Amino acid sequence: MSFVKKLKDNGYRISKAREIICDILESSGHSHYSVDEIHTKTQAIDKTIDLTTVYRTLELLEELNLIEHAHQEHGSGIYYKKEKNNSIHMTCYSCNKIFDVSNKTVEKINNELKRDLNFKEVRNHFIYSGLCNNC
Amino acid sequence: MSFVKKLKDNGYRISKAREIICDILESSGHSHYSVDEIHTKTQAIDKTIDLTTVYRTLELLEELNLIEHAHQEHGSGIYYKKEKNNSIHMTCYSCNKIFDVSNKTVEKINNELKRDLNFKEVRNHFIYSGLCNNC
DNA sequence: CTTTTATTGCAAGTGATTTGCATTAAGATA
DNA sequence: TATCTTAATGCAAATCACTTGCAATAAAAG
Repeated sequence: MSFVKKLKDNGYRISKAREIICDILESSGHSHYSVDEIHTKTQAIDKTIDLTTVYRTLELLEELNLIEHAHQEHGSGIYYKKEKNNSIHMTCYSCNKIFDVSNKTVEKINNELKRDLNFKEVRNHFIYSGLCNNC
Repeated sequence: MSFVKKLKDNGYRISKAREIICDILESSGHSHYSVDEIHTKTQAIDKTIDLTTVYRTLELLEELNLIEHAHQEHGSGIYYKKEKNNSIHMTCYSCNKIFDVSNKTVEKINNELKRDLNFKEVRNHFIYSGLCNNC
């Protein structure tokens, strides 16, 4: 279901800002954007859209399970489309690229953590850091 | 080697503040303290020690590989003595307790991550969140 | 076309940490 | 032990990534 449709179905109004932000995220492929990056992209289309509105819209889309966010150790959070599985990301501290950990590995890791400490559920809203193969 | 000895060996001066903070951390067992908690403990001994000094001392002890820190999704960072392995922590979002993931599991997870994305090194300065067995 | 009220932009606030700088005090040297 | 050198500290202000309050604006229901 399209982001805008989901907003409508949940009784939210469709403003210009929401349309633009939904569009940016829906057409993002597998990219991860910081709030500032998304804000810059909205500014290219409509200069009046405020950073606050971007934050609020991202929060809303996350509540509706359309997107997710994760925190980096240094700097700001990133947002991206939600996939079926929880996702884990890893960034290279040398080249700063962000990589997606495969679903299979994510599942293994979550199971290991659950088993080790007897947890019922595991969440990870953080981005690992490390050194990638090319650096 | 004691924290104070390591500081001396590296040419750092031993102030009252450093002595106190070292002492708190060395006698911390497996506890994880926030900067504010450490600051409160120093205040009980010497009211003049500033929060800034606590931050600076923790940074120094981390550079010397005596302690480590990790970030929580909400709120402040925590500090704890460095063990042989990297450590992974998990906090329960219901009871807020912090748990240590076993060395074996940490190693498994790091290996999975390295293998999956061909990374040479993996760092994790974050605290997973989840729901523990008693909640 | 009104009316209602959700949504927005702007300004100010917050929490955790960091920085600048003059003052103080380790510890080396006389 | 007194003096000197410069590292370490306390305090105030700055910073960074958000978050909140509120009056103005604009969706969309009637």
